[in-house]
Amino acid sequence: VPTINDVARAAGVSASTVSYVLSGKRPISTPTRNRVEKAIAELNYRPHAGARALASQRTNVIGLMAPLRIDVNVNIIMQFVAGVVTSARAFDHDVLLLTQDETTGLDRVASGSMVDALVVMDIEAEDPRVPILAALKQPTVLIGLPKHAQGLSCVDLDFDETGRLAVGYLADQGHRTIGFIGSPPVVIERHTTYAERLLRGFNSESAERDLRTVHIPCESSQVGAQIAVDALLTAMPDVTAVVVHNEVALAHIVSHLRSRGHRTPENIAILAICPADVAEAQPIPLTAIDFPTHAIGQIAVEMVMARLDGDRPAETRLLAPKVIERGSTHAPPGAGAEV
Amino acid sequence: VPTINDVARAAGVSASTVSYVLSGKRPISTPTRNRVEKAIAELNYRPHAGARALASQRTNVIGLMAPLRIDVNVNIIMQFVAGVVTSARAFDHDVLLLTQDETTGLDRVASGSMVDALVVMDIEAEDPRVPILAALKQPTVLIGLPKHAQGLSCVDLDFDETGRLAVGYLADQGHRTIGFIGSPPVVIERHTTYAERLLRGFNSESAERDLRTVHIPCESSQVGAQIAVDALLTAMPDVTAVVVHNEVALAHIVSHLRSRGHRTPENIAILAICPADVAEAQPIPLTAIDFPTHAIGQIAVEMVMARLDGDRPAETRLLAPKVIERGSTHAPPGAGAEV
DNA sequence: TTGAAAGCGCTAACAA
DNA sequence: TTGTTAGCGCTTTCAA
Repeated sequence: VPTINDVARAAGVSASTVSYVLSGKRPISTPTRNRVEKAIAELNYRPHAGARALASQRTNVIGLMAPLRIDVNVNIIMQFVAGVVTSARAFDHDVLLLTQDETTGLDRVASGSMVDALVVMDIEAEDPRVPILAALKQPTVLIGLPKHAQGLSCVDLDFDETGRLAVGYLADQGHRTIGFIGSPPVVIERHTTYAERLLRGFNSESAERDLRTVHIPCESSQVGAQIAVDALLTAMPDVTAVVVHNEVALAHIVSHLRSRGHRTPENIAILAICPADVAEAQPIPLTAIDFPTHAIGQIAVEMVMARLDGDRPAETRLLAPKVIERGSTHAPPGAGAEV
Repeated sequence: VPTINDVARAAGVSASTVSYVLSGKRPISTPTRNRVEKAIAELNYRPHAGARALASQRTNVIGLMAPLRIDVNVNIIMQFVAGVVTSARAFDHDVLLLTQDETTGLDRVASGSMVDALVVMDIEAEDPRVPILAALKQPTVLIGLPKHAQGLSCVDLDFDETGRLAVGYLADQGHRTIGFIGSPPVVIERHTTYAERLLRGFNSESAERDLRTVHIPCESSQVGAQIAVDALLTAMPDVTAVVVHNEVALAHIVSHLRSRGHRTPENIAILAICPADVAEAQPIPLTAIDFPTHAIGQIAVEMVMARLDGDRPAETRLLAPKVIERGSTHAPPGAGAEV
């Protein structure tokens, strides 16, 4: 394996010149640069990551802690991860993958200087990782919102506003009785705050507009979907619109509603909260508030990179929700749309 | 951040002694070891990964190249990844995540000495990454089977045998007309070899037993499942058993079969090929040939580790398929089971 | 059973 | 515009 000295010798320059050609940290004359680049190409030289990290205090690696359990939302997680990885590459960084259950991993990779920065997914209200992260020298960004950010950056969809928007959108169409089929009970119990924020927004807007609503948690399975739909129709037989925030159950909810005699969009409006590709892949394309998972992953990396070389202050970014119409919400039967 | 010298000073020993306490590569007297360990704990010392890599030629990181596209089987991928990550940790290694589409990433991380070894998923018959990997100094294991392994290790379920086992199992129950609903056309076109191997095994066993069979590719969606079921029932109205190898479509296939009047297991036997948790999560638990994704991920890591410190020869390991009964296959109506 | 010292391959301050 | 050189923090040979 060739070293920087081999390259320097081949190009007839010093090692530092090669280093500076690579880093661009000082001007190099064109002929010199050409000779160096030629030598690099010919020797197929690649700097030794460890040596570079040792000398520069930079690893060009970021750590990503992702939940690899199967229990929730594999699709969503993958999209976050994909967003993080591609974005990291755009900043010339690689990604070291840590699993959620290995809390000590944070300290290991950070204290061992394996990573320049950390992105942590699936944050709970009182997440025990937050204080650990706050104590590290590496900048961190949380995907999700803990109760106390303790000086860490956060990024997420604005779920509070999403709940309000969902209700407002349907109410503006004339719906007065709205169901909300949400996350599995276990997610709510874990206090992953998005579920709480979403419900809060949903409830406050419903209250302001004086609507009748009902919230049904839903297991992420076909059976769970059926149970939830049945529960919804029992609790609110005259429901005309339903907001669904459960990507796995979504398809089953739609088809079970239909088998119970509620067709979308004629008899019942469905407004999903999910990534665009999920909404589009349904048998009936669904109007949805976009959950921009890939974008959130990207932004997380951008935030952490900005702090890395700018040392800018931490910040929390909540992305504004947006409805994308796909025709699954009409005015309720017998009511004129108000919009 | 404390260095090894800080620890050495605090413990009243030399740096090399600290190093040897950490690595266990030479005997240390108990009192010395205690003093060193105390100093490490008090200073909260963690060796600098880059420095260690530079000096030892070992990074304690393995590279994992995984497909992060959404098009196929997110669930399966996650299980592989989880298996790899947990197993890597058991060998005191971390995992650097590379995406499938970044072929140059292999060379980057390998030549840059960022990883000790590589695990590559989703291998195609003529995979362009295979020659690249074969040229690296790091050991590699492929999850999947290319046409020419070129000296690389491979691990996978024995899909050939799986196809044979599926047919044999159903035939032994008395089924003579068997449908096979498989992967999406795109997977087959990509020549991801498992689909081909599975079909080959399925066909050869069917031919030997003189059965009537039909193979229907199936898109991974609800609509795809319906189309496939309809196609199957049209092509073979008297079908009594169906083998399904498509985790995403599985639930929809079962429920569409039922809505077409074929209940499982009374009227139609279903034998899935999928991970155990998928088979169990169906509305009706499905008898299935287990796809041991987590285990394959683990074994991949074990193989690569064995080569790393043993320099043992490359090998191909094909895991024997096994049926796990869950009651979704009965003898066909009007036939006595032959087993 | 332990220590001294020579690198590992690179970066960046300092000098020219 | 380029070169010289002193580390970065660790491992491991050699010596005691």
